[in-house]
Amino acid sequence: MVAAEPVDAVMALPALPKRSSTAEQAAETLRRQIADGKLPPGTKLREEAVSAALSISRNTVREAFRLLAHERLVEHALHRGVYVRTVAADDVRDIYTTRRLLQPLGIEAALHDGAVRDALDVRVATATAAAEREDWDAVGTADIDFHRVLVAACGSTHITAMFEHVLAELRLAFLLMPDHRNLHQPYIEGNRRIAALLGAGDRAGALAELRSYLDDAERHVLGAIVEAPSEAG
Amino acid sequence: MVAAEPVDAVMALPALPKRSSTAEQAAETLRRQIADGKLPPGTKLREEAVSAALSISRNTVREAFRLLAHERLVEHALHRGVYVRTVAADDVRDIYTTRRLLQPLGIEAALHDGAVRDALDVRVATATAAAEREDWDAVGTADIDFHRVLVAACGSTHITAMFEHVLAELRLAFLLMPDHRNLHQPYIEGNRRIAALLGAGDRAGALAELRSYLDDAERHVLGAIVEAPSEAG
DNA sequence: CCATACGGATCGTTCAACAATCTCACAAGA
DNA sequence: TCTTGTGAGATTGTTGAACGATCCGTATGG
Repeated sequence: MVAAEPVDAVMALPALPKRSSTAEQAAETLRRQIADGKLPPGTKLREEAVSAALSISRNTVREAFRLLAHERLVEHALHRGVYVRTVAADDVRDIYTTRRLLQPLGIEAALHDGAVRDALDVRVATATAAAEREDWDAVGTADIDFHRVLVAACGSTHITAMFEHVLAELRLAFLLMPDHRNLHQPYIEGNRRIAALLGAGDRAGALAELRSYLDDAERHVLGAIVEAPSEAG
Repeated sequence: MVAAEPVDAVMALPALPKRSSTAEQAAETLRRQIADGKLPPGTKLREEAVSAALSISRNTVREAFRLLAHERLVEHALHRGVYVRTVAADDVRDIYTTRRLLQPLGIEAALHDGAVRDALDVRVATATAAAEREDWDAVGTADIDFHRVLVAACGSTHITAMFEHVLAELRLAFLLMPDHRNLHQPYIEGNRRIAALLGAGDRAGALAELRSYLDDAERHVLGAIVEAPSEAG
């Protein structure tokens, strides 16, 4: 019945041109604009305006909005439009509650997996180098990446995907902070200590250091957010 | 500028009618049909057909599809349509990997929270009563609910929401099993033991029992799924 | 037997229109 | 002054038709 499959040699097409719908491209564009702070939290996205700006139809804009809404990057209010999400203090607390639960699982995994520990070391080195040349964007990326790797070490695609959303939400919170450029700089040292303790096989130490990192960061973000809500009301 | 706020006494409106778009209602309809097995895994959902069946426009159907696709209840293949998702063995393994990581966190929370333990006891009682009268649907609901409550005890909205998706995916897997009616019956006893151990404050025992439950369930589902894939390759 | 070309079916996207709902300013009333 | 309608204008929600793009199965040719 089933003949031996030819197993085409051509496996990795270098760059399959545009394997994504217009709506997905539009969503990606908006996603980037939001991440870059060009569309600050609270901004209203009018269908007509976006439609014109991206030269796509209003229907396609709506599909893009659905995608972003499910990522919780924007909020969709029926008949009232979509707004770039503004994360509140409660949201931040939720984020750190989640991280305090999730990341210890990553610590556990890292203790059993040298490759993960190596990957963490790389992130620390990258962050250090970036700080050296005062590239704060890169510092932030490396800091976040450190924790992304840690959670991914659990080996659960669901948890990894969910954590990605958590980090996206956290990035939104960072946008609200006045000094979000060098926000991460103080935390490089914390990451380095965690990595070192993991290397030494010190579970309790690593967990304690992680806890300290998260508590500090939460305080930091909360402090900056409550004093600068998008608009007093 | 900002006068003392009156703080209206009217806080809890009993039930604001039904604020949901047509697309969301359509999604809900399809969601239910899928959960009930009326749209078995692998079924192709043609836009035109759904549009006609629900008497809504094709554009609105597409919005509904986007919603379901993000819940991973359906798969959207560009230019090829949407299909009711077929979960594979790997997906099932992913689900149980996730549960083995997540649910111990719930055990920990339950040990510190009597209300959670009570809620778990209620689920066990409900499942037992349902089994008594051979209402296997109710047994399944109570079984799943037991674990939902356990995870919700963590107090993380992100984790709770994510686990909801995991359970939805698991329900899809159940649909593929030949005997999914009384599937849960063997596990009532396991839940009862977990609840009892929690009541006794036996952390290690509860964790071991949970682990045993998950390992058994995974074997069970995997065994039933591999022998009945939607269509042989 | 394999490759290619064709045609129908379905999806992706656009457009224009209308209905439903919200927002806001303004007027009426307590 | 504060609250409560009221209406116009703006924006969203939904529809239906249209057309190009893409996929799939079949027929055709080597």
